[in-house]
Amino acid sequence: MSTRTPTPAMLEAVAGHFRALGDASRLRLLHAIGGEERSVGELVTRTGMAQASVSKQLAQLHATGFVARRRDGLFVRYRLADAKVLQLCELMCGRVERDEGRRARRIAG
Amino acid sequence: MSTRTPTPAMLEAVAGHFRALGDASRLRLLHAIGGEERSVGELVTRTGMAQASVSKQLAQLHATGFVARRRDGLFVRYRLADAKVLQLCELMCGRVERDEGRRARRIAG
DNA sequence: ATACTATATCGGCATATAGGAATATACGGA
DNA sequence: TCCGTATATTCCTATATGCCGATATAGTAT
Repeated sequence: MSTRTPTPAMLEAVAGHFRALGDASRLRLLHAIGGEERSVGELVTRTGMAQASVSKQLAQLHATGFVARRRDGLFVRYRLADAKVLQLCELMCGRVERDEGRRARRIAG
Repeated sequence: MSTRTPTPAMLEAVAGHFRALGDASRLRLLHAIGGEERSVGELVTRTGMAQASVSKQLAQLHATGFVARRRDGLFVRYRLADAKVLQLCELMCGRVERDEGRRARRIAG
């Protein structure tokens, strides 16, 4: 159960992975990809983000292993790397919803 | 299964929670807290970070609900808010280890 | 109230990162 | 080859964030 102190490199790597999910644009991209395979252009359309931004954020998600990509002629098709990506997002989403609920209840009494 | 598009506010909230885990110092603090209740001073000692930094990072972890705190006389005792905090970290840690392994294998052939 | 301790906050500085415009690269077709 | 399309990268600027020292605040005791 990892009682050992994690190495600084490991901590930085894990932190970097969390940071990769720590941006609303990237989360929107993950959601826009969903269970499908999507080209960059499709994601530009679906999110309304600029092409350069989409490409750059996808590069970061790819570098951290959250999405996989495949060249298809002129296109590059992105997909979620695996089901655990969604699992992470849903875990976090659940926390946020629970916290929001708690806050609301506190306000409403 | 949330097929609906998340609201921008929700995305930003979730992203903020990921960002809260997206820093090596904060991860070190979570690890230093572990299963115990720790005062700020103890965490300063255990991490070697400046007191101001420890206090500020703990404030962020508290604002995002990852740690809980309790006043105890002069001290403020922090603890992990719940077991799911570790679950998130371990999920991410597993991803990183798997990716590192993949990279190493690719290099080594 | 004063003095002391533990924690929180402020201010400055350095770095990281997001976003946009322009440019570069990759690929396919003629 | 040259052209057109799709994607990636570069450069720039604005903002966010981390760290630290100094200071403020909360709590306890005398």
